[in-house]
Amino acid sequence: MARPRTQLLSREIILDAALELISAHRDFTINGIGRHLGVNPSSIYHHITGGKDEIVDALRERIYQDIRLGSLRGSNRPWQSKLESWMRAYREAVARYPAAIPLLIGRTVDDLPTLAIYDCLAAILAEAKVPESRQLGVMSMVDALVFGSAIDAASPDPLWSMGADQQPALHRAVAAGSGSNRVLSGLDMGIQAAISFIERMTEDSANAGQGRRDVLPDAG
Amino acid sequence: MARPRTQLLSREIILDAALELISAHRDFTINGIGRHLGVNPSSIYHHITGGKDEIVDALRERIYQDIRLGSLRGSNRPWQSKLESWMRAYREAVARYPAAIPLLIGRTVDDLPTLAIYDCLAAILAEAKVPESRQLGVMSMVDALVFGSAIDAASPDPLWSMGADQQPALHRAVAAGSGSNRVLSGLDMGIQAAISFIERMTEDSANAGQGRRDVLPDAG
DNA sequence: ACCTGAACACCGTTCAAGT
DNA sequence: ACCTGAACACCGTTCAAGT
Repeated sequence: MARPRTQLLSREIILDAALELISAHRDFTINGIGRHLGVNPSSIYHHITGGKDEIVDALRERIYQDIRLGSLRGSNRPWQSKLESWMRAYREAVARYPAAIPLLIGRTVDDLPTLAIYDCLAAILAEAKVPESRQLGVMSMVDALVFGSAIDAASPDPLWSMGADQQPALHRAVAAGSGSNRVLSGLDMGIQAAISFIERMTEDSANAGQGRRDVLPDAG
Repeated sequence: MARPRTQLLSREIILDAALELISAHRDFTINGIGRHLGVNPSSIYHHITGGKDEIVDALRERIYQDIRLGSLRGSNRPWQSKLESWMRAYREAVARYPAAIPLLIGRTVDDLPTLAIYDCLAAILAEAKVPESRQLGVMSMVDALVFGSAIDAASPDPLWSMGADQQPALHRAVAAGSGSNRVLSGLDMGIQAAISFIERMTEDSANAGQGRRDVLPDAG
């Protein structure tokens, strides 16, 4: 029986299976997808011509598609509120499949859903009157906060495995903070820090601003 | 000739080879190490009993060992300067082998060099008079900034591949910011944002501070 | 003690079949 | 058009050798 009457596979079915395997085992394989779907691994190549790379790209597109920006685009909320929503939505989408994070990084972004997300961020920064020459840097900072926080969410708890009293300062911090969620409050603080930083930056450039160096001190 | 007169392998030689392969091909394999060293892959297991996992752990230890904290521990510089040095040193060490980042995340930290790094960060925050209950959150934020920035440094340039005028805001930001380095200025801004945030937090808790909610607004 | 070589179960991918 | 099955080069790992 080389060809069943009802179709066993489709691009959608394959991607669903890949996400299931990632959720369950923090990784996926072509052979694993085949096993999971009761199908010969080679069959998958009739639906995904680009092999595993194409699956990874499609997964990123899927994960990022969950980020709904419609409410941000036309809204007349202050930019601070928009930026917070952007960061939380992005963080939530990435953290939903934390095991996929290593698959997402280090690749050029060329799919429309992802580009739209960053275009939205750039628009928010423009609305906040961040100088165009600084927008890329601020985007990098915001992106780092969101992605780093998602990685933190994907990390084991406890993150540090300490012996008795070798690391006193760290030990105290862990003991005092173990009640609340380290990851969530880290994101909360990151959001507030980013907003305050942008406010301060735009205040500076609004006042006078050629000789002043409040915002960026010397390195080192 | 099953045993050469001069030793071909050692834990050190194996780890060096792994780092070389990571630098060259963004990844490493046991077999690849064997080929690189002109040795049978199975020989490696006489030096690394824990297999590939142990190699990954040892690599993280090595990468983090490059972070020199001696100058921070006893220094009497202000905490702002220490925090900046901490973040830059950490970022630099991680970004030196960007391809190893996926190998570093998602594992519990239990080696002394890495624990010492985070203990140092906790000590800096304590010196800055960050309340103990908040230190873990601030550490999470700082860690996210550093790691996210390192990931950004490992990402391709350009990070976004856009068609003509589909993403106007993003396109303008890229055009205006392409002169400077997006990653570096992102880290610079992140450092400044973190410092300002901590300053504001400690000012708040120094003043009065039970009913006020300046620092953490409501979510969403 | 240190390395080889064969062996095993796995992986991604291709390609000639079968219906 | 859709799936199977054999095949290939690779991977991590084990284990019985050899010196």
